[in-house]
Amino acid sequence: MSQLASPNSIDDGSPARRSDIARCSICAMQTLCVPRNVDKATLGSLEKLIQSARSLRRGQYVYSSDHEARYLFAVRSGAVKTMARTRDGREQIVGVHRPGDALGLDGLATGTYAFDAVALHDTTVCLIPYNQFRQMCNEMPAVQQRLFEIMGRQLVQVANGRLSACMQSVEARVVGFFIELAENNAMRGFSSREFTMYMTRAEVGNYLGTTLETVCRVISALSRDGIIEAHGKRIRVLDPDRLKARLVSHATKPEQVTADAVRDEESTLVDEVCESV
Amino acid sequence: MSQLASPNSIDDGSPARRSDIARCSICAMQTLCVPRNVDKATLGSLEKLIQSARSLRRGQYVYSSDHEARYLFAVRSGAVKTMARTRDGREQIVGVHRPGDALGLDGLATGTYAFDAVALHDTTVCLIPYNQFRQMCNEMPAVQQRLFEIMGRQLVQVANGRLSACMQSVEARVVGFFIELAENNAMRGFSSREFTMYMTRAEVGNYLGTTLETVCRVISALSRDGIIEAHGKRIRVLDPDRLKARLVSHATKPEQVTADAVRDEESTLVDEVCESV
DNA sequence: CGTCTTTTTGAACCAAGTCAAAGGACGTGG
DNA sequence: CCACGTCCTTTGACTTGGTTCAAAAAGACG
Repeated sequence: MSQLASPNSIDDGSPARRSDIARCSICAMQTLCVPRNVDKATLGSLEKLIQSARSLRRGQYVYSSDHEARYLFAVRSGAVKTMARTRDGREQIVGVHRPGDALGLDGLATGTYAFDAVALHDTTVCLIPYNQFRQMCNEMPAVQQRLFEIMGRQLVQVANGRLSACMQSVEARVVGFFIELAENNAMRGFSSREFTMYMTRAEVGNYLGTTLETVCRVISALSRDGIIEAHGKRIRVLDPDRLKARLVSHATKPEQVTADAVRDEESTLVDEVCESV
Repeated sequence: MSQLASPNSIDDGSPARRSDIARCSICAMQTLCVPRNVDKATLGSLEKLIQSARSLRRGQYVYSSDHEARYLFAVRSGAVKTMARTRDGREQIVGVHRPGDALGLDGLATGTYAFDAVALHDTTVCLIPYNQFRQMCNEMPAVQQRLFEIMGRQLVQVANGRLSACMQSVEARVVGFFIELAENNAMRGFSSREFTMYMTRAEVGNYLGTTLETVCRVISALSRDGIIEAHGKRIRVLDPDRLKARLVSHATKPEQVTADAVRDEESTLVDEVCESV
């Protein structure tokens, strides 16, 4: 974290200190970001609301837990991690936010952020004042629907994160992480064969519920087998198929908690109701 | 799962098959559930919308993934687990929903449920048709705000779940699970010293990312030490303090991913913006 | 009362954690 | 431009918590 030269100012060198309005309509992340799928008029209103990008360096906080949640953020470039902190001081990375992702939804419920959000490297974010945005949600169903979408997706994402965190072998988890990153990149129009994970081995380890040494060893093993090539935080995927194959490697016996018999009967409650209504 | 006597009908014996309206105003879970904190008029509209409790037996599906998300549910009694399923057939419990909890938010983003929801034992749920509820959110800011609250809380909850799933020692995870259950119970006005976890050891293991044998051993150890008393799924907490102490037991060295220096400077982006605006 | 499921306990094994130490990368300041 | 300090990464050797396999005991339910 030595990059953190100027500890007390954001010093971004850009004219971003003024509350200049955002230019969503020319932003590269338009199709992924908050204003996705809204008509021109609505986009105009949003642009007036959204304050354009602020810059942060690696390690700087976007917000911290227990602070008043005044803004919803949209990551414009770079990457931001969100982490939960336990009373005993341990911290756990619960999410990684890439360009086009919303950030700060953990503050929507209570008006207070629940997590810490920290830039993983040089990053720009747009700011959306919560109270005005809330009002806009009331007035414009499209915006409300969009927010529902974003929240819902993040909910599913975090839950799936738990799934992979509970995956037994660490190798599978690391591989899953790489695949996720690759797909993420593809979705944003970048290469899925080569990418930078803007995280240290320690951060990856924390995110995946393991140690930095183990992450190292897995990366080494994958490199040795010619599946990937790693230079520091830069990863090149040489053989995507064999990479995917490592996800299921250790013959992970399909664990079953719910009996087959139960699953076979295709009578969910919903089906029942639909018949009877 | 032998309780599942009647595989093809919901057979609840109650007059719930008609779309009778709910009676939120007399429901015990009123202060926790979806209609929390709304004025009388709004409550009336909600009651007209919400279809009252349907009954399910252990193992029955409330909904399954990839099905059209027509309803948001509210758990009225009992308990429901939500689980994600991987392509290779493994399943992972990602959430447990108790009375007053919303269920089915994973369908809000895409219009299709992302998880499976299965009753953990005899359970009743209320049904809220999504499209009408969406509309109500548009018309009534209070309802919209309430939905934001619910989603936000669930988001934070799942993220915290990830945190505990990544906690190193299994003992700490099991203990955390018990404490969570106890607090949950207290919040609902039930005893925090004695409760039933409506899950098998296998389910608890799955939820916590471990095996049923290990869960057994932890429970045995806690019993041996006189901290809890376990009879099947019934748990009595004998010594809450010593139970809590086991959370931090193994001198979990406070792991640090973010440098102190960075955290010390209390200049989050938000602070900066507030000054400059 | 017999069958099926769940729980409990034991013993052996192994994946991953811990400790340690060396090698790289990178920015800073001489 | 080089030397130094700091942080990050890599690898090795050792230890261990937790999984796996197995089998018996205890409930649940018709």
